[in-house]
Amino acid sequence: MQQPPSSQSTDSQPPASQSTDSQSTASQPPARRPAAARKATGRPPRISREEVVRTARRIVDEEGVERLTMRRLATEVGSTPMALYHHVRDKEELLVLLLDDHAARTLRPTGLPAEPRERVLAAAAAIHEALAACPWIVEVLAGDSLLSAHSLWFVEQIVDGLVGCGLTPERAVQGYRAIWYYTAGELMVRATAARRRAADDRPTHRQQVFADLDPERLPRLAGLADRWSSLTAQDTYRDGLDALVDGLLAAH
Amino acid sequence: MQQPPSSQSTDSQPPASQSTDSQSTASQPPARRPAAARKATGRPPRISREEVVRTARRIVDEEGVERLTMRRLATEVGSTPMALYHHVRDKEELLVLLLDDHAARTLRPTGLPAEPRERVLAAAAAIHEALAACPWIVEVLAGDSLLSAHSLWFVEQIVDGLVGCGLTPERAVQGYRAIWYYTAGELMVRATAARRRAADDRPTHRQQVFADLDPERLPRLAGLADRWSSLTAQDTYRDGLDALVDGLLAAH
DNA sequence: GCGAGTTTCTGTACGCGTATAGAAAGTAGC
DNA sequence: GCTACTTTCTATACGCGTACAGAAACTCGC
Repeated sequence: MQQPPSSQSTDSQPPASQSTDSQSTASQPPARRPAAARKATGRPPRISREEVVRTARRIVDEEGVERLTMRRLATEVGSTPMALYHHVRDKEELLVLLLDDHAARTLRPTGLPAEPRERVLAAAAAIHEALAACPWIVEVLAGDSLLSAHSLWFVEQIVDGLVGCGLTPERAVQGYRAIWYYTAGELMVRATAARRRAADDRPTHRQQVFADLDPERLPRLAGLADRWSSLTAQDTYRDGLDALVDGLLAAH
Repeated sequence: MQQPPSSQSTDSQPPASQSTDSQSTASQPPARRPAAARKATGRPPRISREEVVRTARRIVDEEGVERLTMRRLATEVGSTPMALYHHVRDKEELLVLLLDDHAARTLRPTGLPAEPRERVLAAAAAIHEALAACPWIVEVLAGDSLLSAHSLWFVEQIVDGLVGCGLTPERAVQGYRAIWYYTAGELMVRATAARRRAADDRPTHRQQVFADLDPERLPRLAGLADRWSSLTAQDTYRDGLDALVDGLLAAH
């Protein structure tokens, strides 16, 4: 019956918006609203969602996402692990909030070209660049295809740019989704590969596979075996994006 | 110093190949090699990697991947949790083995078209279809861009098809990677969305976002808000793939 | 037969995310 | 002040993956 009250359904939450903008409207009891508002009922909170997210960001920035645990975060804000769960639904929601927060302070909605096709490319590249900066997104970006309120403007630019190139709105949405799949896949694969590399020696499992290739059955791969590592190390996101957008537009 | 001995570096492992082909060369002591081979040293194993993988597959098939735990698997094979770690490095490797196993019995390397472009599309679609069937890949496919030995033949077909369309081998590899990013991203996003939907009510966080769109700032998205759900529910993998391959080939 | 060496298996323990139960700390009606 | 009600926080516990320390079971050289 009882369910965690945060950010669910029709929460009438007058004072604090859902955004995680930092220095504004800290929700301490001292500074109250002057007039008319009903006093809050229930035990007054000792920690706020905003404080939780801010502390989590600090931990991630300083020591990496793998050091962010609910227990650690709890002691850091001077509370107990389970108390956090009244401010975030679970750890994944916390990560989504962190990602949104990062996007908000990284994505600058300025300077996009006016020409539609270039605007699509620039907007996609901006999202890609912003997310590539934090390598822990992997566990999150599998989520909703539009990640957060703060990146919606770029989604708008992509859809609008595709429409500006002559696509119907439906095809434009479809095109946006293709671009997002490509972008998310690239980020995920690269981030995971990097994590594996950092984890320890692990011979990548690829060298093993390439070592015993059968040149009879797989001539192309066998011929490329020695160059494969260097080829896949290159950053070809932009080239693939160009090709994808070209293909999407060519379907008139 | 001591490290888990399985599948690492230069393991001289004469009898059993690394493949997980099921009914062959079970590694019981009874049936020994007839001649010349030195007897195995050390305590004889009571369980085999192949048995572990087979049992894991049964659990996943019968009850879903979320019920596959190392402890459960251990009791199921009549052993203890830590004993498993002498046959698989960790749970992730076990999942990779399961995925490879699934690919091996799903991917049929027959009936691909001869015409290069069609072959690229068919091979990519085959991989996509095989992986879409098991929704738990998400936790795995983030890994190496070529997933397993058993899917290499399809990778070969894609690269060879791209070369057949006039691309240089380097561009063909780059094209394959773009196709893989797109495919992996699509699978990941869809699988995660499905998992979230199954998990519980969760209003998808999208309805919330779309509810308070600012039509001034985001006119396209606001205009599409009511249709967004149905548009993103469609399966447009193939359309996007077509576009991507078109774009890759158009770059001559 | 017996120690040395090697491999496999068992037992125990840690830290993790979080479910559940209930205590604590406020307001509202009386 | 007292009782209800609501919200927030605390305590305890579960199952998870797996690190670590040794015991067990075999072969080999003597």
